[in-house]
Formats: sequence, structure tokens, C-alpha cells
Amino acid sequence: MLDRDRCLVRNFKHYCALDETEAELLAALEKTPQTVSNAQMLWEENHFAETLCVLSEGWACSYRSMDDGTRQILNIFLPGDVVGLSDFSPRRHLTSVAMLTEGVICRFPFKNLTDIFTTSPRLTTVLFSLAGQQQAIMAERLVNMGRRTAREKVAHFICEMHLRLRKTCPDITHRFNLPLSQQVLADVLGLSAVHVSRTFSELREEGLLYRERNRIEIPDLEAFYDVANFSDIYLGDSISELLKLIENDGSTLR
Amino acid sequence: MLDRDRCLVRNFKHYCALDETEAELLAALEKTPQTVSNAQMLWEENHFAETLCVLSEGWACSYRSMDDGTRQILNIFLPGDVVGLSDFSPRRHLTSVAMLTEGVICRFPFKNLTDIFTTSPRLTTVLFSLAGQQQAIMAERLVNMGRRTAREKVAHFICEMHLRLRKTCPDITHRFNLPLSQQVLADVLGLSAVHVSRTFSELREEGLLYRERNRIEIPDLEAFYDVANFSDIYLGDSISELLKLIENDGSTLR
DNA sequence: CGTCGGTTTGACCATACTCAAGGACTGTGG
DNA sequence: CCACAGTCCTTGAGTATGGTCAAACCGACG
Repeated sequence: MLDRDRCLVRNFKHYCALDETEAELLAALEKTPQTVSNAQMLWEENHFAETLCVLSEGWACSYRSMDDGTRQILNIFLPGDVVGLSDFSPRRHLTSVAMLTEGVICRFPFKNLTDIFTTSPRLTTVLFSLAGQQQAIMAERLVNMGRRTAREKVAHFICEMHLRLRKTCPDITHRFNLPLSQQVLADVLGLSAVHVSRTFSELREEGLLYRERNRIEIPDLEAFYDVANFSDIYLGDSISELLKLIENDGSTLR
Repeated sequence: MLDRDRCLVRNFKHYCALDETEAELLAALEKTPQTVSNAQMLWEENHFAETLCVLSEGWACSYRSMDDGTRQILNIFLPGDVVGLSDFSPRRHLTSVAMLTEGVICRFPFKNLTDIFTTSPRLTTVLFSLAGQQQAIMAERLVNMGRRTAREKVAHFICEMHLRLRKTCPDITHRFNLPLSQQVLADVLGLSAVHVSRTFSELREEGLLYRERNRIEIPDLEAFYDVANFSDIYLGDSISELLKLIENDGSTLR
């Protein structure tokens, strides 16, 4: 198995040492890689939820379609993310998920997840934390939608993406690739595509942000974070800290 | 221990049979009941997260404070809810939590949660599902904020509360108590208090919704659900169905 | 070279915000 | 029993942010 097929194992090793059993449990989630094209749907709203999946390569998003034909995007997924964790509770998917670029996904059945619950409390904890992180991202977006101007919304979202990408590619500084059209951004931020365009123009004229095709450039990060009122704590991954808590006093653990 | 002190056990029994060990694990979460007054804070944003808590009686909400003094409420908690599940990942609380009425809470340390992970895969599954449900509610609210008018927002939120309350008090029909001021509703919905007032007036004049103090009356539920574009699937608790899935093929379980 | 998706720009409009004043009700102390 | 403060709600007038519609543009790609 190639390393690029073991996104999750790599990801999790970042948080805690894995023994063989654990590595196997995780690797089991990525046993069925499958290439998918841009805009391909992984599943649809209301359909029976048979599998989750790991996004090994490419970008995806979950969304809800509205009656009037518009949609609200709820989450953007990056390589290494587990997609569908939040759809775990109801047996039907609450959201549709579609690719935003071409990529590689690995579907796996719920059963693998419950296997992890029964076998490894440590992995369970990490999974719980991952779900929590996704929720934190959504909470932040809720704040964004409710209490910020279009300008702040756009800036804040760019900051979020910038930071999330830096976590896996620490060499990113003030330039990065953002394969999202203005229509997609509008669907994320609850704005119209036209207004997103105007907002980009505004930011460009002020020299705060340049965007060309999918290329983003932020000349002065600090100034830009300021526009967005961006605070990064909600993305802080203190999972490893959390695990320490368990291991230190949790003699019952393994 | 009185039954009213074992909110969670009662709640969980709704989903699956509990053996003694499991009941004890859950009861452990409610060992330290504590009465709290209206508006009392359970914890504050950015503070070190030492405990979660079970809300045994009363209503509470989590929120994020903005620089300009306003706030965005993220979640409303009802009796029986576990508060802070989403704050599990980062060691600091990402949101403040305050009571909306007087009530009773039971704080418990993270350790209890990880104990459950190590001991009972079934409870773990249910907890995971509960976290998922809370996320589903937030997702729905995100849709609400991004893609609906003030009128729909207000109506939708009332519907959500109506349904959530009915789950624990099935005798509620078209009248119920909603102890939330218009300012609080505004903070939930990303509107101004003034506009919430106008919206209520509009709905009242159309005979769709009456509100007096904290009393809500919905003369025609179907018509009202229609105004809200409300679909109840996201609140459907299919946890029990999910557990069946585990038990049926999961011979490893217990 | 023409088509297509994505973007830009303008003109106009609507939804919801702000500010401000007044009203209704509750609880308090005289 | 009344005066008062305090909270919550209502209503009006003016404004602003962002939506809609429509046309033109631009670069990619067949």
C-alpha cells in the first residue's frame, strides 16, 4: 500500500503513536480508492446512508439544496478529511456531497467506525475530536453568516482556508490555490455571486487581496487577518494535548 | 437518586437497553446537581475547558461574543442535553454558555467521557450520535441564516423549538412556552431585535402565529410549517435504528 | 473562430438595520 | 395605593447593505 493511499494513518500519526492494530483499523478505511471527477456527487440528500468516505485527494463540499434552486454549502472538505461523520446519526444523509475538483475517495461502511469504537478508545477519541473540529468550523461559519458584512465574510473564509491548507502544507505563505469559483464562494457565504465579485474588486483595489483564476495572493497577512477579524483558535488542533489527558490518568486504556 | 436526577439514563433508555455498568456510567455524569439562576454563565469563551455538563432542568444557550458587543447564539439547549460535547476537541471552550432560565446542571469532567469510550461501545455510539444531532441542528441553522428571509428564519426557528419540545413532551400541540426574549431570538437568527418584532407583528396580523410574553400559539401547524419551509428530517432520531445495525452484525460487541 | 463558464459592471430595488420615541408591564420602595 | 425604574416590545422615518437583472467581457478549449 502506497503512502498516499494512507492519508488517515499519516494524519493520525500526527496526533498519537499507532500500534499495528490501530494502523490496520485506519488503513481499512482507505482500502477502496476510487478516482472521481470534478462535480461528481458522492451522495445525495435524503438518500440512504450506506457509507462514509475518506477524501484522499481533491476538494469536496457538503450542501443542502433549497426549493428555489439555490443551495447552501455547509462544509468544504480537504484531502485527509473524513466526509460524512456528521451524517452518522440519522440513517439518511442530511446533506449532498459533491466534488469541487477531481480527486480520489475511499468509501467505507459504518461498520468500520463502530469496529473502531469497540477496539480502540484512542482512535475513538481522535475521531470524536475530528467531528468536534468540523463542528467548530461550522460554528465559526455560523458566526460569519449572522454577524459579519460581506467584506468580512469573504475575508474570513479566505483566512480559514489559508490556515487549514497551511496545516497540511506548512510551506504555504502568502500565495495558494483555491479551486472555488465565485459562485461556490457565494453558496458558502450566503451571498450572491455578483456581490462576491464586487467584494473581491474592493479588496483588490485596496491592495489587500489578489485573486486570479484559482490563485490567491495575500500581500500582508496581518492586515488581511485584521479585515476578517480572524482568530485562529477554533482551528487549533489540541487533539494531542487531549490524548495526553487520557493517557496520563487513564490506566484503563489499553 | 431520584429519577429527575437521571435525565440521561432516562433519555438513553429511549434508544437502547442499558445494563448496570452502562447505567452507572451515565448516572456518574449526573452526580453533582447544582441549581443555577437565570443568565448565569456555565463557562466563558477561551477559558480552560475542565468540564462538560448535563442540563437537567431549564434552558441554556452557547454563543460567541463579537468585538462590537453583539453576539451570535449558536445553540439552544433543552433539559436532557449534554452541553459542551462540541467543545471537546480543543482544550479551551470555543463558546460561552449561559442559562436562559433558572435551572439545574450537573458538571462532569472529560475523564467520564473517555471512561465511556473505553468501557461501552454502545454508549460511545449513542454519544457520537448525539453530537451528530447537535451538528445537524447547527447545519440547519446555517441554511436558515444563509438562504432565508427574516420571516422564514423566525418561523423556522419556532418550528424547530416546537418539534424539539414535542420530543420530550409529546402532549404539546399548538401552544407552548418559549422563554426567549426577542433580543435572544435576534441573537440566534442574526437579525436585529427590532426586525424580529416587526416579523412577529406581520405573522400575527396574518393569523399565523401569536406570541404573548413567553407563550407561543400556532393556530394552524401545517400552514405555519409551510411558511417556514420546515422539514423535520434533520431532527429525526434514528439512533435506535443505528444501534440495531451494530448489534445485528457486530458480534464483537459486549 | 465560436462557444462556454466564469467574472465584471451598471442601474435599480428590497430587505433588513439604525436611531429614536413611546407604550406596556413588572417589581420595588415609599 | 401610587410613583418609579427597568425591561421588553412596538412603531416610525431614514438609510445601507446586498440582491436582481441584464449586458458585456475575458480566457480556455475544442
